Amino acid sequence: MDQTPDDDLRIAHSPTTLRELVTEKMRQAIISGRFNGGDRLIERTLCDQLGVSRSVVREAIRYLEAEGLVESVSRAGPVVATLDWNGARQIYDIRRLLEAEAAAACARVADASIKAQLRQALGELDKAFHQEASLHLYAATTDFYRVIFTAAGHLIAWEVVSRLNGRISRLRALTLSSSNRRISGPAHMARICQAICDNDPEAAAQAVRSHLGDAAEIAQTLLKDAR
Amino acid sequence: MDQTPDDDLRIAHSPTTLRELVTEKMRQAIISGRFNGGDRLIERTLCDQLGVSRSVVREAIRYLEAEGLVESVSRAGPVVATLDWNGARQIYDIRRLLEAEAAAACARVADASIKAQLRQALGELDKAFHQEASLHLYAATTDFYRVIFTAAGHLIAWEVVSRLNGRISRLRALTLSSSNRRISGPAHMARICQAICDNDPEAAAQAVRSHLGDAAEIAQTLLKDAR
DNA sequence: ATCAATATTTAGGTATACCATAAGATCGTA
DNA sequence: TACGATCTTATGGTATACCTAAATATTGAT
Repeated sequence: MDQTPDDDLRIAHSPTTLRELVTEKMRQAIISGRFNGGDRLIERTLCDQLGVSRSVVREAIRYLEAEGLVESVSRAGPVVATLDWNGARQIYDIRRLLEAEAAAACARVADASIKAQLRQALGELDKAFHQEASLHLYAATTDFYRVIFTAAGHLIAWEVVSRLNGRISRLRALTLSSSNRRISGPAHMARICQAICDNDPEAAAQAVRSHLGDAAEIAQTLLKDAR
Repeated sequence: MDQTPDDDLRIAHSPTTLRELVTEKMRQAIISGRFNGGDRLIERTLCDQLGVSRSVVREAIRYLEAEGLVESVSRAGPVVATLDWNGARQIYDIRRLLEAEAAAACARVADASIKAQLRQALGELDKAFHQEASLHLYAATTDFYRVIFTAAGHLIAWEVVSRLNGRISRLRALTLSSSNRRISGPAHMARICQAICDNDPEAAAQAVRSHLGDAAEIAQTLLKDAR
């Protein structure tokens, strides 16, 4: 109330800086697989492609480097980070711990409003799955989890999980679509949603664990094929 | 073997870049409390103090921003991140999960060599505690956990925990020294070490949980006092 | 004396210029 | 022909210059 009372009258006035735009663009390029692991990120080339100066590109690279999406080898410049199965397995292990805990916490506090949000997210997810819209599926899955983490109040854990997800994004895109080995992805999610709507923390945690166990297994298979 | 065979003959030739040096220097300044939470980081001032150009400082800030040590508010520039109890609690929760899991995994695989490393780290920790050397204690505690995570093969989890630790560093320094409420810090560590040396995963995990529960409780008290 | 309008300063955002180094190409000699 | 030395170029590291916006101080008028 002590702030400016008419936030919605503000001029559009681009609150996002050019640097943030470029960071996001490069992050998407890496996550979406447009840049492959091991690709060199040549500054001047990126500058030309993006139409910005080196300062902007370099600062974006520094940010992505700290995120683990880019690695800078001394005197050779930055390259897109690669991930072997050992690293991917560790990330799935961490996600299992954090997501199970978040789902349990969410189940403990879930009220009608949260349950509604969750069901809606699940609906989107289902829709994307049947349309075989891979990108939409990815976003919907992310949204589903975002609802869970946010409702649980696990904001920092969500931050951590999002970061890690960026590093296994290509795997994730693959596992999401091919996830019909044991149970399809949405079926897993439905179980999680159901457990939370029943306010059953242990069942929610268990559902998450089994989903991630499946995903990790598929990822392992895919990674071994790819190499 | 396919590399240059005489690494030790190499010219000093500073393999670390100026930017990395500045990043580390600023990180230390924040972690050690020389910069307080909420302090503005004025680029040109930092340039003068560090004797480098703005490019270097800005890239370092971007890196620390991604690490969560610095926050950039739109149109006001970067400030040192602050942490309230809600954030700190979340970080302790995440640490509890990851460290308990790592300790259990370590207990499963610990052989004589790992046990020896752990005991040595514990010795250092004890020494620092009795010398009341706060900085040394901090480093020794970090080393102790590094041994555990490394032995468990949880390298990425260690990365995550280290990041998060940076964000609660001031709290951590305080809890370490004042940790003699229920059991002193080294006593907790000794229990963890013992459980791992007994190859008892569940006891190790439990010891970690009780240590962190204690630490979080102390932190909460301190944070409430400080505000 | 107070309020408002303008000038000044400060700081961040962006672009560019310069330098050093490492890898690759070219040319000369054995 | 093959090896080596030198030159070129591509690339990253570093410094600086310029612009815009916001905050603050200053000055003038009521």
